[in-house]
Amino acid sequence: MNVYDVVRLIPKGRVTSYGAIAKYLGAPRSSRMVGWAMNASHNLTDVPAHRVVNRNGLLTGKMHFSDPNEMEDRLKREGVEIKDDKVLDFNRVYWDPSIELKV
DNA sequence: CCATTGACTTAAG
DNA sequence: CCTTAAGCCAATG
Repeated sequence: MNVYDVVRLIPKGRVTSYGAIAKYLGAPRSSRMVGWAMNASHNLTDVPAHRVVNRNGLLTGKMHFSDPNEMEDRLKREGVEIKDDKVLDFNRVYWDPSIELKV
């Protein structure tokens, strides 16, 4: 199991945080590495990096997309409301793998 | 090998 | 959820 696998498992219209993924992978303190790993995920096509935001629901990585607007646009298309580069009603759309994917 | 940097998190105010 | 400070881990210079 790696970062990309978890990201791929994120349901449509839901988002999660780097820390949550890191935690699920057994490295709760390696949230930055998750983000770093995502940076390398540009080569992969089926990795919905736009569904991964920081713990505040802020679209921190939007600028790393080919087009920054694409991230929030995709999320909006999935039913996630975005305002000021942040996910509205975050606690509702938040999808924690360590809970939802719980063994 | 040491220093800097970063798609981050947590704690305290 | 806003701000500031400190911690973390890996890649890069």
